[in-house]
Amino acid sequence: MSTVSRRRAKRRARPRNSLRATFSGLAAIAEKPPMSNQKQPSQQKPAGNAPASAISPTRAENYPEWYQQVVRAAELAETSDVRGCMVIKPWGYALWENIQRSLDKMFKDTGHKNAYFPLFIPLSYFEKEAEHVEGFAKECAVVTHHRLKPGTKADGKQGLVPDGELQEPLVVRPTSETIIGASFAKWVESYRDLPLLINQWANVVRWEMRTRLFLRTAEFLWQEGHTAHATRDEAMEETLKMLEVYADFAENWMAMPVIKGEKTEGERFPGAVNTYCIEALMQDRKALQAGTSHFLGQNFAHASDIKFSDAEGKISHAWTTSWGVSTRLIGGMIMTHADDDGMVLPPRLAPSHVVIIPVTHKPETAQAVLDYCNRLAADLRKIPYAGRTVDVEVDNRDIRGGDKAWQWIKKGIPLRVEVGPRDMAEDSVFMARRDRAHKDKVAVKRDEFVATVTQILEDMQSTLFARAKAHREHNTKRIDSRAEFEAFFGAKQEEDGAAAAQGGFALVHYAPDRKVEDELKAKFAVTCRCIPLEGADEPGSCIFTGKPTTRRAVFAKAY
RNA sequence: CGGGGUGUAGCUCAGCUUGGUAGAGCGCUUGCUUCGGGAGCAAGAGGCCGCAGGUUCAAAUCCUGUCACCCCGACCA
Repeated sequence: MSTVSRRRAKRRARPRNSLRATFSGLAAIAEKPPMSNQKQPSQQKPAGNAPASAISPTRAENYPEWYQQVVRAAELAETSDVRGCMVIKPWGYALWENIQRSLDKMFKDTGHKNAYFPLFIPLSYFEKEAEHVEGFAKECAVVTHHRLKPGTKADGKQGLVPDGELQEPLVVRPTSETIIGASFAKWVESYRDLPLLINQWANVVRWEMRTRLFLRTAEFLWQEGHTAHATRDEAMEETLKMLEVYADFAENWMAMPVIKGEKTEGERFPGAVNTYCIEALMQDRKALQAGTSHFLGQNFAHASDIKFSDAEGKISHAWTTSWGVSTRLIGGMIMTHADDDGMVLPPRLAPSHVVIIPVTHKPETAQAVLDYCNRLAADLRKIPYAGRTVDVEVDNRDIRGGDKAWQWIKKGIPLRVEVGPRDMAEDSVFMARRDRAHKDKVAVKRDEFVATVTQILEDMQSTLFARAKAHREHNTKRIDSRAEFEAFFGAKQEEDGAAAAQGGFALVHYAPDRKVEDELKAKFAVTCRCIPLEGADEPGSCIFTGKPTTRRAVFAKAY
C-alpha cells in the first residue's frame, strides 16, 4: 500500500482506539462479591485530578488492556524491541526467583537433581518422535548459520549477512525431550540407574504468532523436569506426583486455586500418552493452564533409545515423564489477584514484603525518622518467613509521599508502612495492607507490628486464596444440556468485536470426541480444559453426543 | 501465511488531504510555594518525523521501494 493511501485511510478510519470498548465480561468483576471485603471508598474522587483507580482502564472497562497496564505499572516487565520477546524487570524477575526457589525446594524434596542441557537441538534429534515434530514444527526458531559477513551489492543487503551455513540446522529448544533423551540414553544402562530424576531451569523459544507479556511470548523462562523409570506404574506415579507438587505450589504459594485434571486427546502434549494439568480460573472467567505433567510412555525412550537391562538381564525401554511450569505463572498471579489499583502479590512469593516510607519533609526530624525506619527494617529482616526472611524496602527516595505510596500500591507490595515524626514519638507505625482499600490504614505499635508481621502476611496469603476460590466457585456451573452450555458461553465474538461473555468453568458430562471439541472451539472458542481427577464418579450422558459417561469434564474459554 | 492498521521527543499522540524548515499532554531537569495519600507556578533539556531513493527552490507532508511493529484469523506453556 502506498504511503498516500495509507495516510488517507488513517484519516478516514478516525474513530480508532476504541480503548474504552466495554467488556461484556464485566459482570464477573462488577459483581465479584468476595473480591472486596473492605467497604469501598464510595468511588469519591481523591483530591486533585487523581483517577478513581490507579490502573486505567479498569478490569470492567477493558480486561486485556488492564492486564497490560498492570504489568507495566507494577514494573514487572515490558516489551522489548525484539519481536514477541519481553524484558523482565527487576521486580518481576525477583518474583520469578521466588517462584524458582520455592519450586526448586519442592523438586529437591521429591528427589530430583538439576542439570543443564543445550539450547540448540540438532534437527535430526527433533525428527525422531513423529507426533512431537508435528506438534512443534510450526513454531520453531532455526539456526542455519554460524557466522556473519559484511553484505555486498550481490546480496542486495547492507550491514552484516549470515554466512557459513551449518551442515545440520539447529532448532532453538521449544522443549527438551529429545536432547535430554539423548543424554538419558547414555546415562541409563541398568535398572540400577533408574529412576533418573532430572530438572532443568532454562529458557525456551516458541515462535508464537500472537504474544502477551508473561502469558505467551516467543522466549520464556521455565523449568522442565524429565524422568526415566523402569516401569509404567512408576512413571505414572511420578507424573501424578509432580502434578500434585504443582497444585500444591499454585494453591499454597501463589494463592491460586487450581483444578487438577487430565487433558483430552486434542489438548495433549505432542508425543505424550497422557497429559495432566492444573487449570485456574482468571478474574475475567477465562481459564489458564498453569502447569502440565506428561506421562510419555515409552514414546521418547524408543525415539532416543533409552534402554536398560532389568534384574533378569532382559533389555527394555524406559518409561519417561516430563513436566513444566513457566513464567506464565506470573501472568496467572496477575489475573488472579491484581485489582484496579495494580498488582496484588501473594506474600509468600512477593519480591519484598514491606515497604517503609519515612515521612521526612520536616528537615529537623528527617534524620531521626530515617534512623528509626532503618532500625525497624533491620529488626524485620531478621524474621523468618516462607522459607526466607521478611524482605523490607526502605523507600527514602526524594519524591512526593503520595507518588511513592501509589507506586508501591501498583507494584503490589503486601504491606506499606509510613513512619513520620508523630508515629516515632508514639513508637508506632501507620500500616496499610494491599488486600484492603488503599485508605484503610491503621496505627500499630512498632513492637506489635514486628511481632505480628508474619501473621499479617499469612492472613493476607489466605485471604487472597479464599477470594480467588470464592470467585472460582461463583463462576463454576454444572450444566446438563447443550442449550444451557451455549447460553453460558455465548457466541465466539460479539458483533462489535468485543469479547463475548466468558462464562467460567462449565462442568458437563462429556464423552471425549475430537469432532465435538473442534466444533466447540470454532463456534464458541471454548475448549475442554480437563477431566478432573478429583471428585466422585457420577454416571451421566454426554450433553453433545448422548454417550454414557462416568465423570464431568471442565469446559471454558482459555488463554 | 491470509485480512486490516501504524511508524513524528522517554511515553501517548497532533500536524500530512491543500509541501514553506517541529507541536501538545504526560514524563524528565532546575527554582519557588506546597507536602501524613496521586500538588501548583515558572523556567529548561530533549526529535537524521522508521529507512533508502525520487519529484521540487523547498518534503514529516507528494511519489517509488523497503524495513519494523500492532490488531484480527489459523497456532499456542
